[in-house]
Amino acid sequence: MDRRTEILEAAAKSFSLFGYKATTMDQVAKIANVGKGTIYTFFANKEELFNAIVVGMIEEMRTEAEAAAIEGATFEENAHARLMSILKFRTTHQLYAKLIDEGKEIRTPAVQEVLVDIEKQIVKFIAEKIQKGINRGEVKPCNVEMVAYLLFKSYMALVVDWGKTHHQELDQTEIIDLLSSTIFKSLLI
Amino acid sequence: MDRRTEILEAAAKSFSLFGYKATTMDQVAKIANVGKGTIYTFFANKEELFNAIVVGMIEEMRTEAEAAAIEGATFEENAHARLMSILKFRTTHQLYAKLIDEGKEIRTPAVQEVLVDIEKQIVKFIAEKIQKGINRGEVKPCNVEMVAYLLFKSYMALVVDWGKTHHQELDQTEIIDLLSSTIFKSLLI
DNA sequence: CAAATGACTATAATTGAATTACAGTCATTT
DNA sequence: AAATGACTGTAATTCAATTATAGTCATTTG
Repeated sequence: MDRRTEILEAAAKSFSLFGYKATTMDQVAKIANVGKGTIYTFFANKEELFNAIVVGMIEEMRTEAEAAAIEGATFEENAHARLMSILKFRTTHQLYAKLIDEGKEIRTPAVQEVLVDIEKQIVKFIAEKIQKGINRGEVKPCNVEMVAYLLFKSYMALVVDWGKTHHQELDQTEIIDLLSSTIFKSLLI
Repeated sequence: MDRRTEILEAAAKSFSLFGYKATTMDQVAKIANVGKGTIYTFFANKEELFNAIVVGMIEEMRTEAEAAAIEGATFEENAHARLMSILKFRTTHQLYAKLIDEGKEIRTPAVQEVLVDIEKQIVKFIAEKIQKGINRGEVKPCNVEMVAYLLFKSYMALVVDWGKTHHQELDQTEIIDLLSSTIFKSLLI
């Protein structure tokens, strides 16, 4: 394995385990078995190394979301499957979970910026799928960006936020029923 | 004016101006022209005084939201008017705005708890209106609590959150159109 | 004598000086 | 030419000393 990859793997491991702030460049160098200076021949600074790791994670998330879709299923079924896959990734993936925690608790600016960017990418991903649906004639023309945003926020609200204040999570079926009869209903042709 | 009211007015003024943490009981006593001990004959501690102020504010917000509704207008029109009134209150009302800021920036626990409670009251208020709509036969029977929650979160997302990341706020008309064709459409009979 | 008061106390928050940790560099080594 | 790690300036952390403040209660007041 080349040095760049060794460094990336070491950084991913450390960021996942300790978060952004608590990861030191010395530690990454040690895990990667390279001198600290070597890291700086590949990445301008800590934040760029971090961004590279996050880009990789977003790709992973995208791949998983794509894999959640089923050939031949309806737009709604696949939209739901992909969104649930993303929300699962959000809490399951060690690095993502760590970053959410660090962003909230320690409020590391670099982490908060990255979290905003990840959400933007997710909404962009959803928007792409809606646009494809429109092109295929499965979805009505609409303000794609806005609908993607509303869809993501609605899933976040019902799947993630509800549990925080209600101490009894919503039933999957109830969520599907509600979103199916509201957003999806008006979205589909 | 009786001492209790003097204290409440002084506290409201101070909390609005400086927030919860930066308001001292000595200051409230001074503004109210009473001895500090007097405050404790009416309120067990700082937090109870604060809660009393917040209860008053919630009543104010409720009154304004009720006033935003128009006799004879449709359920949707009034729901929209009331929700927009609440969101306006959220940023316009000096105390509410201050608390949102303090909850985010200083993360005073008492303030964060109160903010959660206020949101719960708002959702409860919306739920009551939906229930009334059902009783009147204007709204389809549904999981009232869940729909109220989704409605509030959707308004928050499109009216408040969107602007934070997009630096170009959404048009009022676009928001109404989208929510009208999705949540409201499936909600109304 | 019942209500009001503010000096008082115990605890929490803040400050600032001293210490430590760390990102990034660069002269040296491989 | 690429890799390295000792080195440096700056930022973060500690911790002791100081200050601020919530809440009390013995005294005062009307």
